[in-house]
Amino acid sequence: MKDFDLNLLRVVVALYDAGSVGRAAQALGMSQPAMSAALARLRKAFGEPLFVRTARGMSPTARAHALAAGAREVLARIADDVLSEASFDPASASATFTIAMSDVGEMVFLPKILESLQREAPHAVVRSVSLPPARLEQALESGEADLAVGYFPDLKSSAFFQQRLFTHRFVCLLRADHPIRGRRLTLEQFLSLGHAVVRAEGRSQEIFEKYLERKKIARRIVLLTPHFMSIPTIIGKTDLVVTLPHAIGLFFSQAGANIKVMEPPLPIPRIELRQHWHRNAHHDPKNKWLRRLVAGLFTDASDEWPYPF
DNA sequence: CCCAGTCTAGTCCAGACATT
DNA sequence: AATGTCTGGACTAGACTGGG
Repeated sequence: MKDFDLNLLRVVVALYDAGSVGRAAQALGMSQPAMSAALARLRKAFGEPLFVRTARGMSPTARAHALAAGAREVLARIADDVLSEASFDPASASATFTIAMSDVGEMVFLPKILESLQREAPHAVVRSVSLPPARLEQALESGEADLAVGYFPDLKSSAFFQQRLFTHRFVCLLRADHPIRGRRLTLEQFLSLGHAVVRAEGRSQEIFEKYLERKKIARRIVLLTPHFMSIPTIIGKTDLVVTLPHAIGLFFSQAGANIKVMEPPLPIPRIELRQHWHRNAHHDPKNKWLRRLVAGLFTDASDEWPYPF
């Protein structure tokens, strides 16, 4: 292998197909003597004639039959896998797109991504995964996950690229027939109410908690839960208030629960939602295509969640 | 780093050789 | 005799190598 000129594989295939040194030379764009010399090198390398002269041209020996078949396979593989410009055709690809999202992220992103993907890449499968930060880095690096979409403050190493999509705000939820009325809670009302606090996976809730800490605002916490699911029932049946990302608030209020959405009394920082990918995937056509799709779906301008206030 | 020498593979050309 | 293959010679270009 060390001394074998792999270009001679092309010579074998050309000779095999052409059945003539002259025509094989023509096919490869070289002179007939050069092809003859290449054949001589092949003969020396393999220690046998490979092609013998017959009435119908240069006839391959048994060894040459096997060699040509193997060489053809290798050359095709090189042409397809190594030299071809990588491309991604969404219309025909039966790819799996693995996207890391929190459960809130799923509510915000997944419906639009799925709708768009079904149109653009009808054979694609979407896999939503939820991973702890260390595992997520690893998954993005290995290609196990294509993209992380949402709030991922831990993905800040230089190995990752990120693109801001849009910002998301917090809202307060109370039961629909709560005595407190209006579109915005006052700070007094906010502080007088009992609070439900969701410490779910995903970290966007931290933004709100840290803001309160920084402002030294102490709430009266009545309930701590790791789940969003029970929130509509709890809020609908008690006088408690909960503060959570707008998308969930809107979903609960529209899902027929006894819930109303109010504006918080404080300028809570917004959640910066981004897409993150590993630099390994930066030039990957499939990944590029997905990123372009996501970036096109979620911009400040296209963030059309109707705010109720 | 530059330069000269070497090696390899290509060119063209001419001619020998094998097969039909 | 015609056709195609093979080989050798002269030459060139490019890559590589070793020495100053």
